[in-house]
Amino acid sequence: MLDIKFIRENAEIVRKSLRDRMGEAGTVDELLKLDMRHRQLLQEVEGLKATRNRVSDEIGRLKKQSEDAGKLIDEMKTVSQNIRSIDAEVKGVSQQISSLGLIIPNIVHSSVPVGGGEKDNVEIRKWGQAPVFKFKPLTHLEIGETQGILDFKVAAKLAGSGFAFFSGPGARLVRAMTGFMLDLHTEKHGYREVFPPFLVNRDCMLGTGQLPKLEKDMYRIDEEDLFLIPTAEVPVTNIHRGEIIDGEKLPLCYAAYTACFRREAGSYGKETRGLTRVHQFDKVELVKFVRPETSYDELEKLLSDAEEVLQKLGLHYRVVSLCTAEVSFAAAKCYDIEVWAPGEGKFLEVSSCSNFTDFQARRAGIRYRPASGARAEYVHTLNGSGVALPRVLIALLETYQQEDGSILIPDVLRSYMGGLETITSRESI
RNA sequence: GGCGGGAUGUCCGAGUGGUUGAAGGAGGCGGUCUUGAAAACCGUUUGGCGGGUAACUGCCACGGGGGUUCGAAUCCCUCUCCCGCCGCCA
Repeated sequence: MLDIKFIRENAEIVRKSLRDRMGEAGTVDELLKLDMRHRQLLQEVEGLKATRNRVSDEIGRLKKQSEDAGKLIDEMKTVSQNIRSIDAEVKGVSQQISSLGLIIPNIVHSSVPVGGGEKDNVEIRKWGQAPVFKFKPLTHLEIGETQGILDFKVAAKLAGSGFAFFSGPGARLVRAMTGFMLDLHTEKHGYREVFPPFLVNRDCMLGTGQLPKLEKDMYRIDEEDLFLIPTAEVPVTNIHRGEIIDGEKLPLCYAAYTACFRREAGSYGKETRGLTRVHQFDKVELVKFVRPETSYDELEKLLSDAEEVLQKLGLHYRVVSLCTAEVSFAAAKCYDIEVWAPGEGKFLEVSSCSNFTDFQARRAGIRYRPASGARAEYVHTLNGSGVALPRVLIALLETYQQEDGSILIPDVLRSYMGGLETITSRESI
């Protein structure tokens, strides 16, 4: 959510940002019209309320002195009637304002490349090299099947298409990866580990900006109006919803492992085969609450924290700065990390690191006091995957496959795998 | 799931229809005192939204929403959360 005052005073900046995002700028003017109407009505009704307050005091005084206040009470009945009807109008208008306000995306940062689609994203850097094979590398689907560590038939039997089922060393690999990533971020990068609920209420979803726009993309428990989290960003950012944080405590950095749930309605075809796009996946998420003036530096740090996961795993990847049309709704700037999957022969997105500036903070009411006694201000929030599991597993299996079909385990994971150095089909079920 | 109790400012806590935006305390900030600190004392300290160049000023907010009333922190309804007891259960 943007500050209505900011929109009022900088309408052109907001319009430009919307156009750069390849969106409609008309909502801004609609919003401004409503805002003006809203303020008119406020002035009118507040004048009436001032009268009512004054006269009600007078009535109280008269009654105390056992004098007759009947006439004043009658007058105030009418005034109250008017107040009620104007208040109803105010409520209507301000509801329109907030629902419009909720669908206007964050303003993109000036460093974000302007562009209309994926092709306009700008590659920032590449790390490592694509592995070279003396044989034709298999895809993770083939590897998973021959090694008996990944079984989509069982998954489909249990839950339907778009789910994964890991087995034996495959399942252990999932556990190893989450442990490895959490340890790296907590022990080396200084994040505090948290383990939140996987279901959250509607307020959380509004706070981080998933609602109202993406309601159909999420799994919802009707009975309680709870949502399965699409990312740990939602519960973790909402930890401090409605709070004023002591400025001394910033930055607050959290790392969380959670399962993530996405309906992915409408995506079919080869994108949905294998682990590339599944309804449930595991992810370690990094979330930061920072002082506004530091947020872009913190974004770079967050990005490099996430990159280090891939570096330690020895996986080839690149970092991309998303263009204006691709930066997500709540973000002002976003980097994607894409890992190379040799079997697929392409880069796969495994992390999005975003600066949301004060956009989520304003929605969720997350403020801090810059100094004691100072006025509370909105924090900046950031988050990034550190990283998402399934696609990293794709890259891992495809990168470390050997000619005999076995899979070498990267050094950093071996202690998490009980010392196992290779996965071979002997291990399969 | 059933019954009972509760939710007040940064925190604790008083307040059951009319100067209570809110006593009192703690904490924070400023000051007096002190070589310095502590203690003591004095003062100050909620947020949001409007209007005004400004000084200043209006409205709203006592968990959320709705209602009664000339007037609600205070009465009624409803929801959420917390605590206790019973039931159920990994």
